[in-house]
Amino acid sequence: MLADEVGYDRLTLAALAARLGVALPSLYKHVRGVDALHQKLAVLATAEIADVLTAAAAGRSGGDALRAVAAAYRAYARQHPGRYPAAQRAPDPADPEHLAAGERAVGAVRAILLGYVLDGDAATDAIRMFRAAVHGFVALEAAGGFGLPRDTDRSFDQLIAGLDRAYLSWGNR
Amino acid sequence: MLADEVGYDRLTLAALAARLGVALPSLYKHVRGVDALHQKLAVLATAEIADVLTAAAAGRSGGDALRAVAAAYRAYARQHPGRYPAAQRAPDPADPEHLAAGERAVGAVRAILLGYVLDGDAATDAIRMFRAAVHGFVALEAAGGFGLPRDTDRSFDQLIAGLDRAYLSWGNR
DNA sequence: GCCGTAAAGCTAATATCATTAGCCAAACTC
DNA sequence: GAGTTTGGCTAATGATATTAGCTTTACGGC
Repeated sequence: MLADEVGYDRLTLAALAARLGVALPSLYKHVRGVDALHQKLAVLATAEIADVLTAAAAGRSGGDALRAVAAAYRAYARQHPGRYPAAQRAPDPADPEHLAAGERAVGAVRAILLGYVLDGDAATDAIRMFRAAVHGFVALEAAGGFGLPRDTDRSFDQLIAGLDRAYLSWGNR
Repeated sequence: MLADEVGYDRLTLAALAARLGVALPSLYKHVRGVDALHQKLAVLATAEIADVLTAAAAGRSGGDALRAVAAAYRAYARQHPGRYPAAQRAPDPADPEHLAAGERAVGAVRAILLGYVLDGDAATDAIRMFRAAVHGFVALEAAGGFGLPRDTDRSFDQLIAGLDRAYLSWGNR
């Protein structure tokens, strides 16, 4: 996909028109403008992430599920460097498809937490912790923010191990 | 500052020229272009973050220092919504000032970890964990990614508490 | 006090991108 | 077969970035 090839910030209507072999204004027969394009990409990426997370969780539970879902999330972000940033746009309240995709993605994470006996506010905090940790890691990694030679795969494993410990000790409070 | 008023992505040379009351091309006598402006802003923001983290850590240690530094980081991001994203740009290897600022900011986090008896690869992983968790949280929060009514301050406290637990159990391995 | 230069501004010109308006042909519907 | 929808086009406008080249002003050295 063009977005992944040129990067989210360089995904331009002009580039898209060139790729499709049509004149730039022709695109307006399909999207309302550049913002609508970003919005559509956000919905697509969010839905894909929901799919990927759900598939990774299938047949697993507990720490096993946590590691698999986190790995799947990171893999998606790395394999789709243009789509992934689009998914960070907050769901448009006026777009049911977007809301549903977001809910599905969050639901995949929530399901993992059942294995840690977390619910209510604790579950909300745990979901936010997961999202913050994994998104933050992936974003910093993509931006080249990790300068030291230390293997980032190892660091990611430790990050998820830390989440696992936090969830475990949390459930037993 | 203009960047914080209009947002990082809408920080444009045209807007800056208007703010300064000069014609747009006049800016080229001071910066090489829009990319150089972003770069300068990155250096400024990174240095300011380093200052803020260092100040927050002064006179504290252990979990106390961890909470203070995390709170200071989040406060900076919230108070400077235009500058903060600029700081996510990877340090320019050709810019010693940028490298130094980045090293100072990371050093402030590294100093906290002394209280947890973490060093070597474990310290690197711990720093990455801190950055991922805190950056991820403020990024999602700024993007409006936390839709549920649950108070985000509480969630942030829990996130930092989770980091604290992870570091503690880590030091004792 | 005068001269040369560097600093900092300007206008003009060019290129890219987004957007709107209005026209046209093919395809699809009834 | 007539009418409408679909999807493409050119032309025009406006915002932004960038470069080129001109001008003024302040300042240092003499």
